[in-house]
Amino acid sequence: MTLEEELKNSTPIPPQTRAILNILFTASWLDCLMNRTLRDYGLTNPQYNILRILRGSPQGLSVLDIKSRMIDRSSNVSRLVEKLREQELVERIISNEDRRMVVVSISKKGLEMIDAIGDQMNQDDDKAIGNKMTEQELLDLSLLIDKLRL
Amino acid sequence: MTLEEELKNSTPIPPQTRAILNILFTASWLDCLMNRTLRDYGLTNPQYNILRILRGSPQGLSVLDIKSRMIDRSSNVSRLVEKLREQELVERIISNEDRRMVVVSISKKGLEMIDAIGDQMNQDDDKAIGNKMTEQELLDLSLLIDKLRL
DNA sequence: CAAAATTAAGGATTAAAACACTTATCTTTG
DNA sequence: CAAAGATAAGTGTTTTAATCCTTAATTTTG
Repeated sequence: MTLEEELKNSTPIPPQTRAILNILFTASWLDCLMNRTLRDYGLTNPQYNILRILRGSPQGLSVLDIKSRMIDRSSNVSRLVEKLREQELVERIISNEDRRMVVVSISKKGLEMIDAIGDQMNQDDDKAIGNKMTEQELLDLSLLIDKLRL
Repeated sequence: MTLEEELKNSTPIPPQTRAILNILFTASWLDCLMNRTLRDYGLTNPQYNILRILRGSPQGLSVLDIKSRMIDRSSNVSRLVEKLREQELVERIISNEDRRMVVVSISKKGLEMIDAIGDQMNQDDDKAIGNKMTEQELLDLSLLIDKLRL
């Protein structure tokens, strides 16, 4: 944890800047933790993100829909989807109604993988933060972040 | 804001997973906002991060020191520093005590630039979150995130 | 209905990150 | 003190991301 050191060295930081830095630091830290798990499954974080999104919409989503829901609005969803398709984790079907559109949906294999990853992540999360915070604190945290962003 | 949509579609999410997703989403959103400002100054986010770190230690820091304080522990600090040096925003001095070591320090030009950017960022922050949260809420938020990470 | 505008997806090119490896210097120890 | 090991920085190579552009299909409108 080096945020503290930096904060010590810097000029005084207004509360909102401090909150922002803290979020950025923590996100990077979490990202790193997740990557460690994802590596075992041969997935990158954005690829996992897409699988998670697709699990939430088993009927499938267009590329634009996926993009709009991604954590990082990566502009190469097409390429990421192609990578997932190569591993047979998703399926691509050209829409009948609008032939420009591609409907991407998660495969059985993809579902199994993401469930396995999800279990592991939950365990990791528990190990990393489980006993540090109460459920109520976690909810409070989410509410405060919502307030920041919305 | 699309986190909400995704949350609607997904299976029920435990509070800690929800907090984590929220942090990741929000960090990405902030990153995007910052990039918009940084682009005007010809800096990337990691480059700005380094300048901010160096401002906090005007006596200079070694490359490893910089790396250890960065938000994203980028492995190519050398290259980022070189980019900053090309723009004359930092100076590189080989240490006398240990000639393996390079002491990087922010230049006058770099200081001026980062102060200008900082002002702009503060304004941006105010616009983006200023009236949404009280100072106390921002502090609470920081404390809760600290609790998560430490 | 045809031309213009819009939209969806994918591709090309450039920039940056990840990862392992190299070089130079310093420290340890036999 | 010389060889072996450790450490700081930097380099090379392969992936990955960002930005802009192209193609194909659809919708709008004159």
